[in-house]
Amino acid sequence: MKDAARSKKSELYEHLKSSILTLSLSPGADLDEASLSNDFSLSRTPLREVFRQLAGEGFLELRENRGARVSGMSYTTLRDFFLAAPMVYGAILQLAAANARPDQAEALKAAQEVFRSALRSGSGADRAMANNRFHEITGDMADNVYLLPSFKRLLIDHARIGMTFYRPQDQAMAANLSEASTQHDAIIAAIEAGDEAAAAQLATDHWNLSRDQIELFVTPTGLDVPLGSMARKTPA
Amino acid sequence: MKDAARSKKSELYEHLKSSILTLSLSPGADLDEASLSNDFSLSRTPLREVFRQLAGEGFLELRENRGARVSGMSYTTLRDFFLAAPMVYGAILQLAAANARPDQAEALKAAQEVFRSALRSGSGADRAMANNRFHEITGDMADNVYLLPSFKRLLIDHARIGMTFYRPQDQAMAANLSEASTQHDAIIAAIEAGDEAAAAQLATDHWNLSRDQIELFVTPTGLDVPLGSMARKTPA
DNA sequence: TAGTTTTATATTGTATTCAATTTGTATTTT
DNA sequence: AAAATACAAATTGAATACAATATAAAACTA
Repeated sequence: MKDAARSKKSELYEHLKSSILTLSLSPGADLDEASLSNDFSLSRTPLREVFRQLAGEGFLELRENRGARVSGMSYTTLRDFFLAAPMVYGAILQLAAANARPDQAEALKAAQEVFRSALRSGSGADRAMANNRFHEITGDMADNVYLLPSFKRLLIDHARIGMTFYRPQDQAMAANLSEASTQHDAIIAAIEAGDEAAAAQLATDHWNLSRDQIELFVTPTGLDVPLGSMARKTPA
Repeated sequence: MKDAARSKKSELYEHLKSSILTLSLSPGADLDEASLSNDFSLSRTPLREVFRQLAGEGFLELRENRGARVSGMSYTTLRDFFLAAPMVYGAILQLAAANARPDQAEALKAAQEVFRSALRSGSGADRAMANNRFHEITGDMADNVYLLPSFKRLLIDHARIGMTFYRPQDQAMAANLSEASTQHDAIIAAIEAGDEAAAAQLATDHWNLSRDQIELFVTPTGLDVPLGSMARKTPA
């Protein structure tokens, strides 16, 4: 009866976490204690503890007497994100290059394999989760309690932004993702070589690529229909 | 009955927070649910929720089936701290200078007044809490959800480090604190002027001052007793 | 009919009870 | 006497029951 109960709680935790990261639960969505309690056959007491934890990590927002909701994303979010991400991520990768242990490097390579296969045959959610896992490991490598909280908070919205600004059909975006995968490989190399400067530079490149992806989404190539062409279907 | 209950919870929260920041609860100390539940006449359920929240913010560490304890501080802590602090705090102050609203600037001035009077007539704990409050406000000003988690985590150990490495009797340390207060004034000025560069520079200066304080503590001026002097108490 | 007040329902917060895990102590065994 | 086991006490985790708050719906007033 011990593993069952423990796993019920961590199952709920993992379920909520991945649902939020993959936008299966949208930003701002309300969570219902009663129904979740039912679905996971878990009483409300431990359920609320999971809520508190997720709130502490930035997944949820708790409002007094008014239930939990998924952390929101507004426009200012994007700006704040790209303001903070290069700095924090640069620091994390630099520290990762300085401190990574061999077993962690192996874990990172394994995560990159999963990411690569998600690129080939996985869903958007698979890709987002695999990418998230990759970066989580770099956070473990950096091993700095003061930087990790912000880094983890960034990773949440990194996943959500990636899910939001992506059209699988788009050729340019596919190329963009492939480039991201290449950067992952370079990150692994820099970490294994202990090359801090290279790692920090790759961090900047990686976030710039994310920014480019958003641009591809926001400013699509215009439709190829000349002005006024609808009126004179058969040209004179 | 509503405010009473709500305040009981936030009372507990504030009590634990300040106890931890002022080292009234030492790093690594175990917390007893039962006795706290008694002291605050609050049942264990809401008490444990407070624990979870404090754990999420970095004050406590929760261990499965083994109770909560105050977040530990090891020697690697100091290194990690001074590695992360200048960067994060620099960013926070820069953003504070860019975004601060007038009412927030007023709040900051008020906090600085409290700090100043704590320097004159307050206990070490008073001083630490007032300094903490000052910096918390700069975090509010910066208003970036991605940086705040790390910043708040830094503030916890900023307070604890300050409490640890300080001898009130020491002249040099008193001068050091007075300098810190002067820097606070400069920070206020930079924020009100919207001078981002100056704010960022002040952040670096401020943390360097903290580092100097630790040096004063760790490397005290040697005792003024010549070798062998104890033997010949009355000089020839 | 629009707006306000009242009442009912649903949801959240807390207390209590019960179950499971850990830890310390005593007993047994070698 | 040292180690191992078994037992007992204490502590933590989860479920149920109860209380308070918020939301909605209905009734009422102007």
